[in-house]
Amino acid sequence: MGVTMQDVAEYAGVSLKTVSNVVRDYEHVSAATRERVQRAIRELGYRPNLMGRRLATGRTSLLALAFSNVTVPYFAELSRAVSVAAGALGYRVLLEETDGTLEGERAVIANSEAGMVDGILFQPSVMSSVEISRHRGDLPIVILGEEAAPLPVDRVMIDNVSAARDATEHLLALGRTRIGFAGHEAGQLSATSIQRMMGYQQALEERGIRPEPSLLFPSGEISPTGAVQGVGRALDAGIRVDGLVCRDDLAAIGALRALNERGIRVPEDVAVTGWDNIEWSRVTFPSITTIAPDLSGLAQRAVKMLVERIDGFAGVGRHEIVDYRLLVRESAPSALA
Amino acid sequence: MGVTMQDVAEYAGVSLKTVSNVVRDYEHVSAATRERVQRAIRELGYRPNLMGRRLATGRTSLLALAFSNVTVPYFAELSRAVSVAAGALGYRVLLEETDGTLEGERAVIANSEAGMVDGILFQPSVMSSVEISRHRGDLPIVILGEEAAPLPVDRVMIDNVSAARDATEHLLALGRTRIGFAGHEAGQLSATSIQRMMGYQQALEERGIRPEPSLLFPSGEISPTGAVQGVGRALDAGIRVDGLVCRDDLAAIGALRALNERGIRVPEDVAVTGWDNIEWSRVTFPSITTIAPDLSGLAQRAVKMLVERIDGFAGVGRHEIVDYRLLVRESAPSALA
DNA sequence: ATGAAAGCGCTAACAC
DNA sequence: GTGTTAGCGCTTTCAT
Repeated sequence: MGVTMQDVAEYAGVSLKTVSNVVRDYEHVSAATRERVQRAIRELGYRPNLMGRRLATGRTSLLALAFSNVTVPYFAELSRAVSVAAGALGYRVLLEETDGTLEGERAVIANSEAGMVDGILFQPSVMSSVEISRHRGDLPIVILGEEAAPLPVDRVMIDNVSAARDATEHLLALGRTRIGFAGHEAGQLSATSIQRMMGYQQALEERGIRPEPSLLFPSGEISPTGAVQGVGRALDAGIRVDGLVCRDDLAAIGALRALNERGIRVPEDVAVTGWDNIEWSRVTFPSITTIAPDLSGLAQRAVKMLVERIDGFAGVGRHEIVDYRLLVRESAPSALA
Repeated sequence: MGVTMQDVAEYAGVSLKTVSNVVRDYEHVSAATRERVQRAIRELGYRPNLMGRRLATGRTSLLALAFSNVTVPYFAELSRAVSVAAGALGYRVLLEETDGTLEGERAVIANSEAGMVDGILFQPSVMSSVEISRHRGDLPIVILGEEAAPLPVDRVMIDNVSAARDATEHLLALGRTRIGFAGHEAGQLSATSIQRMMGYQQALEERGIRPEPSLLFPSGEISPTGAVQGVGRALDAGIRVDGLVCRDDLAAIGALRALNERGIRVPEDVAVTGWDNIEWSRVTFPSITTIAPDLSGLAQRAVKMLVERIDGFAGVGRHEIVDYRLLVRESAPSALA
């Protein structure tokens, strides 16, 4: 089929090994030989065959990035950040969608066929730490986010409690006192929701405000639509707030719609904060004040740790915290116009 | 390192070939042997090594899907549809982002390393048909979308002219007469923009309305923000419309914001249509009336054609058209409330 | 139905 | 600095 390294070697009148050396940029090759080989490569249109190399080295230069679903804007943006970070270290990224189901996550972790990727960046949704920590030991793994946190495994996240406190304090500083929390799961809470809710609660209590359970507006489904309904239902029941901390930007967008539908003004009547700083949060009307995690920092740390594992590092699990900022926009400005 | 097929063979007391037969579900294996081999596989924890198989077969079971950027919602949704369609045929999908640049697209087409993927689904942004048709003949390719259309290459798209006409006619049926077009490129128009604009123009002319160039609102950049500015500028210049056909949902979202900012009501004052039916278009306020391409149909056809090429089909380029629907929502309802 | 042997295209000791 | 020689783990004729 294609031109092989052997063909190039014969054409250039050198050995296989020399061609291999040239292709892999090995330094100890005389300039003349290198030039000759390169001409042969050009003239024959030779392209190295990935599979041969991979079989020989046992490396694929591929990293898996596993999360529920690329159509979730945060994950799409994460995926870009990771691709860039991985590219800088010579790796490419293979997306694995789990659909947020246990089976999906198990399939990813089980990794039934060996050698597809060199390692995996995994943002779990439902799988327990215990189960994750029992994954096949031969596949290096780094956990993204705050869900399951097996101690022996590397992990990168932002400080969710602290960020939620910042968002809540921002609303308090605006003079809001009846502040709700929206967008968490109606049933079993995710670790993400729990931590953000804890930060929300802490900020309120520090100001002497007792958090009211009636101001928690869960979403039937974690999506903008879920929040439209969750927040809408509460509003229709006559519950009133003057501030709303949303679990994520998608929930904030849903909340915005629910409020708009009922003629409630944002931020005048209700100030709203989101979380993730997805592109979309900049273009809503009003634009959304949000927690902006340092995505590229997160991606870089995660990829770096994973590559270290791939390269043989076998130390104890490292848990890294990356930065975030509160991005003040129209839905909860610094001071009301 | 890992357990090899040879290990399984020895453990089960059969030959390598027999194990291979069992692993690949070859039919002519006695039930007893098969059972024995499967037990060996289970007890040894054997997992087939992809690389060995790939080197031997020359197949990777990987398809590349190339487009500008996953954070564009349409592409994220396309990517899901393609993953599903490919999975049904035993393939996995590797995303290739081109950033919408010529270099990015060239890198994808050049495919400098052989054997990474078996074929490629490519949605070009800037590359010309001529250049695409000169791509390496040994990599099967299917083009997505309406940009470049080299005759010898398979392609799947929707009928953009007809869909744009439908959207425009919908606004006309609402009694709108000063209908603008928004969100196309300020400089060089993409084929996408051209076709959609042609459909818009045709619909107007069929109703005896002469399209006015002043009602074309280009975006500096193809993004919601670009449309916020493009539409905003026109409105500030005093230009008024009662309907707006947007090149895509992102532009419609930007237009919505530009109109909202100026207190112009949608749909009462201006009815708006989008394009793509991205998830987001359902949750804006008002939600967006949009052209909904049959994404899964598109993905299925595209993957099917690509796999046929991979399996050796060498006929002339096939150009397939898939369905779309006009989804009527709040931004341009059927009849005004 | 099963086994033996020859590669697939490349890398990596180890010589020279 | 360059060549020789083994594999990497699997599939695939071809025998049996």
